[in-house]
Amino acid sequence: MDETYDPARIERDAQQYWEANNSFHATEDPDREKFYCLSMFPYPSGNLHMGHVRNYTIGDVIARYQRMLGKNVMQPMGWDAFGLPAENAAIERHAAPAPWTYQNIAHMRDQFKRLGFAFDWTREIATCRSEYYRWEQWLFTRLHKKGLVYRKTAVVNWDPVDQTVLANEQVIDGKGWRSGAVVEHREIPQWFLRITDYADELLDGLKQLELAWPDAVRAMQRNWIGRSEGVEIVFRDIDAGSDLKVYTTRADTLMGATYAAVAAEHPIAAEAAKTNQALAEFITQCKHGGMAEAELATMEKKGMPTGTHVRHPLTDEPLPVWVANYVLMGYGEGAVMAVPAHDERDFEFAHHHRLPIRQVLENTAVLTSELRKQHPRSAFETCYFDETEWQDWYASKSPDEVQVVNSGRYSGMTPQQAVDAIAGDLAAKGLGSKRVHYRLRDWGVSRQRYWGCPIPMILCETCGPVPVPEQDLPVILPEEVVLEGPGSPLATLPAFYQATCPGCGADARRETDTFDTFFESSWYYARFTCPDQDQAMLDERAHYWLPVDQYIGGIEHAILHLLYARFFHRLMRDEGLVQGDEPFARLLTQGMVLKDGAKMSKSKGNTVDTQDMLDRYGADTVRLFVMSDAPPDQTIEWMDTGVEGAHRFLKRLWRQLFTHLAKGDAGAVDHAALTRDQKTFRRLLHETIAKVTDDFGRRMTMNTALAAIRELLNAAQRFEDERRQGQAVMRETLEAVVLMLTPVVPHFAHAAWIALGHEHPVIDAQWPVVDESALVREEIELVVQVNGKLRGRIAIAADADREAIEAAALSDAAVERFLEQKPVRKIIIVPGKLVNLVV
RNA sequence: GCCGAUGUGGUGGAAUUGGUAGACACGCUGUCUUGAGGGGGCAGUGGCGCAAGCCGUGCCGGUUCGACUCCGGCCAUCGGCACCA
Repeated sequence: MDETYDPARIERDAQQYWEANNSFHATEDPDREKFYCLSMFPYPSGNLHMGHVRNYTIGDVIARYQRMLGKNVMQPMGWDAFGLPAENAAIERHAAPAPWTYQNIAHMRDQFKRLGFAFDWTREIATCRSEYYRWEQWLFTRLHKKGLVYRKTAVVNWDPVDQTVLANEQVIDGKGWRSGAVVEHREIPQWFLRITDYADELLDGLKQLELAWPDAVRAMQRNWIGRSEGVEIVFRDIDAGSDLKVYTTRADTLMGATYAAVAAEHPIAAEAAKTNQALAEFITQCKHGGMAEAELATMEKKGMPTGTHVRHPLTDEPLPVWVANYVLMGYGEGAVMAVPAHDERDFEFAHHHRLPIRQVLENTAVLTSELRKQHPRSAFETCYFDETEWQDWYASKSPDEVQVVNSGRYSGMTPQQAVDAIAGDLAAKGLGSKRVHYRLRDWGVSRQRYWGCPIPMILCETCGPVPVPEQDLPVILPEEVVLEGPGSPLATLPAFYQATCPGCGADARRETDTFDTFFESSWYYARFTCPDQDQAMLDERAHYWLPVDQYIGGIEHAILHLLYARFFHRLMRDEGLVQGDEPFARLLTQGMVLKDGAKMSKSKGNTVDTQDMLDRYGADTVRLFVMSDAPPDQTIEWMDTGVEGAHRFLKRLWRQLFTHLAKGDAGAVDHAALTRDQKTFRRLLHETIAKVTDDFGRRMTMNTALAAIRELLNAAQRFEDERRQGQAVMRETLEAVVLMLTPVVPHFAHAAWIALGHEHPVIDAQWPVVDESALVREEIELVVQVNGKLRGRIAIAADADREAIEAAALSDAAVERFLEQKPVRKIIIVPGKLVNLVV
């Protein structure tokens, strides 16, 4: 063993050994417990940044730990290779995206290897290869047959910079998630997947992920799916237009409806606008107004009457229909019944346009004291409500006993009773029924981009859209193209778009749109189980490996990727390709890596160059630092001094090992011959093994595991015992420390294990086992409290009975001073921990 | 507005089931080693106090022998959703 720690050489040697021995190649073995550990695969942008390093280190630590427990561990890696940056880079260089992507993959693969991750590279996948994407094309055509795919012209989110359609999930604050450009609304024919058919199942499935997935992620998905139970109500037309359908979750307030409002895009609005110039202008204005969603929410409530009326379904009273900018076409029926007394938005609108306000619930009127300040009393004088009602309204204080009022036969009911009664009455009249609504929309998967998987459809003038037949798959994306500007070159490439209709044989046009790249990342985890299968999407190996036992990735994928993958898993399940409902049994969302309090980014100039760190300190130091600082799911601050500290620790440990080994061979521990001090130290060792095991396995708090190891080593440095048994215990300790550090600093451990004289590599070693007998104490220390405050400590036999403990506590000199002869009222003993004397 | 987190020394954080608050590190101070730089060793490091001791986990209250931990009510920060009827 060298005297000084030389990470460059140590790491090269270890990596060469792993490579030469295929150490991480996993094969199915039904006799062993499997463990599929997966970190979210990266987009091959060109370089690994510190966020990547942290993500993959966490995954690698878990994978290596599980392997040491004896499990059959599979940890694959691949590339989410389609996507816009490749196109943008290609436009800049007047070259094709494919070679740029393959170069980046090669470079990043080298960086991964340099970091020593235990990936099974024989399973490597790049989603831009037809061997991969052909199977999603195949699945798409199967889904088309089942009616789970459809094409429709829809108002879409159009990103004017990236020249493509975005899914709702990809629009953030009215801007494109990647380009940041303000999104426009356009009408374009597009392909959709019926994710809404699975809305209930995706929602219910979240329950079984409790404890296994972070609360935050489950809550975000729940909100995104946005299930609501309500009633669909028909308001009959009076003025020879058409009936108005609305959706409401508050049917109990139906008797308080004083007008109806429709979205600007609603057919009734369009019809009325034909004969109303002012209304037509208002509608145009609404459609082109500031489209940022955040602005919409705070925008002034504007509206105009359509001049038409509908009939209240229970009272037949005529209600005016307004066009209002606060009604969304995309939710429910694009129309609402307005109950100004019990809905803030309706109230604001009614107040502004002097529409009637009618209270029908006691104690829950929206007019809180806060709103009352904003709307002085005079504002209501034109409204339908009298002095008494108004006073009752304001006087009501307790919101827990709500009942329906001013509502005929429904008065006196609770809101829930009223919902049921009103829904029943409406159903009897054929004017309404209970209905469940979702916020979730069907997934639009068409992208007008080149660097993606071609959508395997042919558009025929007579037959309509026809799927490409199975024997003609895959539809291969031509890789040798030159991109001159935004927009897809496929649409101007006859060799690609010219096709024959599989139905009638006529000339037809191939679909030139490509899939949203979330399509590829929705099922890659399954393909990793059998990446070489060229006859089917998946085979029986998927049944062995799935589900993924531990998935690790960024919280930014809480909704998009993780929801799509859960959806795809069910689609594949229903095709008989996989078993089980959920793809990822356990999820860990790792926190960001910050520098100077902000997320690292090139624009802020606060990035840390991964390559530079690896060259200066080595992979083990970087890995150790990112695992030491905080629990994996918390954000960490990159500190140069912290990295120095991690490096110093490894150097010190190396020296400790060297010094110990220089003393020569240490024999085995002879338990009977241990002195009291040796036993005490050895107990600390086994307590540490127990804690580290729990931290790595159950708690996943590697930071506290590493702290415990450091504590043990600090104690080991103080434990200077040159006797034979002292050296034996020291040897046992250092071996256990090396084993426990193996998942985090595998190269260091590899070299240290050889130096400790082992023939077999540490990668195949077993995780250290706690020697229960070492944990036994003859004497323990108890804390003595007086009235809950720490006053002293007593040493006492571990098996001492209650009386002995009480006597010892009462007679302790430090404690006695605080008793001051006052009578002890009560003595509480927490076994093994403390004694509390209450005076 | 709704949902989900989080709040502890100068800093990152620890305290797992209600039982010794501040583990482990970073930084800082003193000191030793070295020709110097660097590196390393040792000691100290929540606040106030000479000390005994007192105070101390965002704020206010409660439960308890005992509260960072549980309950009620606030405040602040971060993240997500947001005119969802």
